[in-house]
Amino acid sequence: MSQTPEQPLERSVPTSADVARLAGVSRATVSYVLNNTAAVRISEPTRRRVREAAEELGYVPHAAARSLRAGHTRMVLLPGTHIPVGPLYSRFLGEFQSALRRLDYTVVQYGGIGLDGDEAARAWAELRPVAVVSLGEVTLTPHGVDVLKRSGARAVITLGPRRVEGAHSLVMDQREVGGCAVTHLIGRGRRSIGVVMPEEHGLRMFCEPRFEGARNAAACKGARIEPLPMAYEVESAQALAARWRSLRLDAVFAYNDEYAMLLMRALQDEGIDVPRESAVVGADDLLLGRLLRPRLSTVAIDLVAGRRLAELVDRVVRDPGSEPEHHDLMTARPVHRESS
Amino acid sequence: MSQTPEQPLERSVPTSADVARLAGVSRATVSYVLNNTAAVRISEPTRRRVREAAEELGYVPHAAARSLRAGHTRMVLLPGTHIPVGPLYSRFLGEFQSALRRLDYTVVQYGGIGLDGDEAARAWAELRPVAVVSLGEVTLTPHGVDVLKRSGARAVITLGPRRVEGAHSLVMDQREVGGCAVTHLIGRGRRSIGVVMPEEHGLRMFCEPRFEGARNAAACKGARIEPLPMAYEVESAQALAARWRSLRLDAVFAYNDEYAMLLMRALQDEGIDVPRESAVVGADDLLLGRLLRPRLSTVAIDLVAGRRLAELVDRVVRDPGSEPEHHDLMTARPVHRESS
DNA sequence: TTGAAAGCGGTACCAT
DNA sequence: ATGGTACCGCTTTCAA
Repeated sequence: MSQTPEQPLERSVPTSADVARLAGVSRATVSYVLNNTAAVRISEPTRRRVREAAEELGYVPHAAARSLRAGHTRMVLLPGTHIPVGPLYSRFLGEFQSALRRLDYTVVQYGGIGLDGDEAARAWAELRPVAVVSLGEVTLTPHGVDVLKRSGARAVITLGPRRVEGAHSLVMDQREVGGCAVTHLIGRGRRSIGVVMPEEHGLRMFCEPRFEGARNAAACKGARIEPLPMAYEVESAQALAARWRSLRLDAVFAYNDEYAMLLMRALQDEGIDVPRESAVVGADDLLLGRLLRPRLSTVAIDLVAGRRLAELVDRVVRDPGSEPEHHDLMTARPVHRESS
Repeated sequence: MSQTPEQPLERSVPTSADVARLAGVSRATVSYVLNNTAAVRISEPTRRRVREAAEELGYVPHAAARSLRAGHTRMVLLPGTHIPVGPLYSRFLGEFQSALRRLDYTVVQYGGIGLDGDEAARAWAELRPVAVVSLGEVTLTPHGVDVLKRSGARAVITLGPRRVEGAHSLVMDQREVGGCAVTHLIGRGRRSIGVVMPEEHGLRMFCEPRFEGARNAAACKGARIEPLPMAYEVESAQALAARWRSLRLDAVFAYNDEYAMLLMRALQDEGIDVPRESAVVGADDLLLGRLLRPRLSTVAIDLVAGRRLAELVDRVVRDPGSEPEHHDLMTARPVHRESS
């Protein structure tokens, strides 16, 4: 029932010149009116004519042309984060983006999957963002940072396991998580501690530092650490549980709560008493962990508020000369329940 | 220990003109060399000089200038999806994006939070994307679709609960999920069925259609349906469980597996036998549901492959004249375990 | 093989 | 109060 007459397929997109023509004014006037330029007075009748013309043509300004002319953008680039990293991190990211928008930035996620660090940096630089906040999916090198800065980025901020030369680094040290879990277990009298290493590819960035932290903490206190490869599948957990007693472990840090729940169920099915025979600790403090019996001990992770990170971005954009800062983004804290 | 001399803060970004100057050639030549333009022969020594000059200056082309000149982009806009919608949907999204990149599109996520449908469409149109794939966070109106098309978008595709006039709509009908769950419960002999309605704000888009589907299915078969508001918190589930017997329900569809796990635990703690006294069904077929006792019945959701959606985008971009299509994106299928 | 120049769509300075 | 116009960075036709 659509009445729309078939329109010529390549109807060209209206420009400010079209609006000017239709309103019978110059392009300059169109620009003044549509941007409410304060420095210039335009009569009310003219304003109306311009606005009506724009409306009628369905005029939408061309962002690329505008920023080309302006010589800068308000774009904050978030190299795409598509790691499924749990509700905590999602909430943080959401907060961060809203806060940036309130500060009048345009947030754009642009993935760099399949590119190495420096290629990705180049691709990002082509967009001339005013700031780049790299969340660690692609590792930025000092050279990459330099490329971005030379292309006009006033703030380059990395969130990741370690500092990056030249950038403001928000250190999110996953080692703390592993350290925290193992310290807790040792405090509960455990001495032979397994550490689950997820076999899923995308998790390496998280699980390796967690393991390293666990190893370091154990080394301090003379405990034994055993890496335990395991996939997020029932069968994999069962296979691990089946050889559990031969491993002679009295505790396990299971990478996170989901792996912990999976492994704990498999251990129980194998007749292994948790926590008596083996303690289990997860991480992330998921709600679901509290529903298990025994209730799952975990490592709670507190992230800085997204708003604070947005403010840092804004401050650095306004004053790029300020010394790079290196904050801790994250703190870890053991939560003792019943499984340890 | 950084040797970098303090550089002038506003060192201007190198342009192709700078490269040309340094290499002693014209800007045209620079363009030819750096783009490997086939239609023109440039001598090898010249090529080398140009490349070296570009390298030395850290030249990165300006994407906005390029697309302004070209008159079009290869940008596919994904209005930002930051609803934490579970691993299924994340995987689908990841697949989709990689597939688009393989087809040589630039995928950009650009949020429209806090804008209404038409404002958002305008904001997106400013970027002149060649395609927009709206994943339903912001509801596109027919007018919004028109704005996008008039600004040059060759494909406008919506994924959501219903078709949108003028766009290619991939219908992802959450009603199926509710219908599937309730039909399953009725088939198991249940007649008074509660439907959990999450109180979390961002979930309304999903839970309302699921409820509607449940209601319709129940109406067909003469079963009773009761909406049950509940937050994703232990206390909320406990409160609901405490008044459970007064509700006189013999089954509950708990929105998804997470809410189901939460509620099932609360019911059990209240001494209510699952499934004898009340059956419980979730949705999403999470791995964790299989670990509970009784094992959680659920509704498995199959999404179309991301690659297929990417191919649709590409096809529509190449031939925008083709009739809008309206596919089903999703199918739901009951998985009977022990809780129902 | 290379260069000169036009033009993409806006913005803002300088005239009028 | 408005118009003319130069310019942002890049590509591409045409001429040399």
